[in-house]
Amino acid sequence: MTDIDTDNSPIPERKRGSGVKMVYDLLRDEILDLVLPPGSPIDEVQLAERLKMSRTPIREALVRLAGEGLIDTLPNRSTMVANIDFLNLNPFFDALVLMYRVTTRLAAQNHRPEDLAVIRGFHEDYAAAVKSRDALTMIATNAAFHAAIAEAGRNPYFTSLFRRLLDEGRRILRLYYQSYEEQFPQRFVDEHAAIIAAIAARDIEAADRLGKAHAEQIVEQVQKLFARNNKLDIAL
Amino acid sequence: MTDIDTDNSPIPERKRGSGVKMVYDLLRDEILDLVLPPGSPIDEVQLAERLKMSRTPIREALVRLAGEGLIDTLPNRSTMVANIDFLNLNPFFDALVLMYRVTTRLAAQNHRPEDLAVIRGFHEDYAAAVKSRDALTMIATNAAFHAAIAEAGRNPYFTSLFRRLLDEGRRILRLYYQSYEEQFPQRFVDEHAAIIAAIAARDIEAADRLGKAHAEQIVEQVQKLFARNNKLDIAL
DNA sequence: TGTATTTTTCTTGTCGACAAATAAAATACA
DNA sequence: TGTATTTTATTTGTCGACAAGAAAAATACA
Repeated sequence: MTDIDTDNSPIPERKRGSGVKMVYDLLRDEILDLVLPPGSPIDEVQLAERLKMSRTPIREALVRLAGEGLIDTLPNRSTMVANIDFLNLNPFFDALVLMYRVTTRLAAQNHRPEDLAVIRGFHEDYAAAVKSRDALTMIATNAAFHAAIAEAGRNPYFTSLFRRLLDEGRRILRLYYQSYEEQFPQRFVDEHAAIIAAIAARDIEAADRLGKAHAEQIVEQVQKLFARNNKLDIAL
Repeated sequence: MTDIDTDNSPIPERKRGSGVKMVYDLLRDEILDLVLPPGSPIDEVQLAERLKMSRTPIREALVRLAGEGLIDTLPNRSTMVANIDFLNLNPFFDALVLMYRVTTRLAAQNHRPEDLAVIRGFHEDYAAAVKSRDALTMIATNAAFHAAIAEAGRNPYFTSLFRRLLDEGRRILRLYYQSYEEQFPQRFVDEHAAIIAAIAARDIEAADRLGKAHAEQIVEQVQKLFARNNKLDIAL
């Protein structure tokens, strides 16, 4: 309602065809970083004004986000950021652990030399984020690291499911990492290094084992954070 | 080009909001039944005329289909039915076998009584289709049967990936089942019955084993059909 | 005849407008 | 004051139109 941003539009013109992708990327980032928390209403008209474009490309971006489960659309009514079913994260954890295993295993089996460079790049980004205690970057680069491993596994079906799970993981982690956590990150840096080594050595069984262990570590940590937070919630 | 269907439109009016779903369902069916074979161009304007609606809801349906990998969209150019990578079906088979196992196992673990009724319903539909040697219905009900099992497993992440794989499977099977196959179907009816029994008994290990065996049977059959067909292709 | 350049045709991406569906507000009634 | 009904306002789903890009056709030139 307050008429801010009267004249600070650094995007006077846009290339044809870039509209949907721009909206999609923007909303996706804002959703995954919890700038738009679960349940937030999404107003097409407001977005159209903010981005200075018509509702058509915005709607198409919303359809895409809905297809990926990031937003929910009630027919003829509002559309809002998808909620997270905190009461039962088991299906999420089950799928996550399995995909960690499968993708790491396939990466050991099918990766090409150039894949390793990409993976190592994200590994270093993650390590840097841990060092500088930047939670948001940590979460994002961790997801990128594992997505890169999945790509190296060369199974698009697994990759796309895993990407979706990693996205959801970003939201969940973000929720519990407003402030940084002490021992969580460094251990993961080491585990990542071990996973890379197993993949590079094409040791499929080791990759599988490490992937599984890593996944279970993460799940355990999240559940721990969760239990603690639930107590806080009850305390309120 | 031939101007058929000049006046046989039994859909003079449509409910508001049903547009996209109608187009989505129609195109999805036509794609999965190979009425629109891989590579077919999809013309928005033509569709708009055929369905007597504007291009907007059609485009939104296309965005959704693209998200599920059923169509490919080249920016500023044509959009067409997604191709099938026949040269390397291994990623597909890998994902399919794993999802067969996982969903069957989870169904044994998590199903509720009402789920069994649904599953048995599709089982009977499939058996009936086999008896009447109706290939198209056979393929569709087989997919519905396994999708129902996945639903009973209650893991939406696995379910949605499996649905996508079953869809792709429908296209592949359809390609090689123009005419019916002799021994293929009946064996599968029996295997389906065994799977149902394992699920009903909540025998998780048996469900896993049967699901895996069933999946590998299917993969083997498809590969056999494939090898034979490749010879025919070469012979041409 | 074959290649390069311009013109035309076609398709897509985006826009502004309008009407249906719903929610919110206002009013009537008990 | 509390509930039911009408009125208003908001938001969504759909439409027809138009211009940007790309493909196809036509033309120029060697």
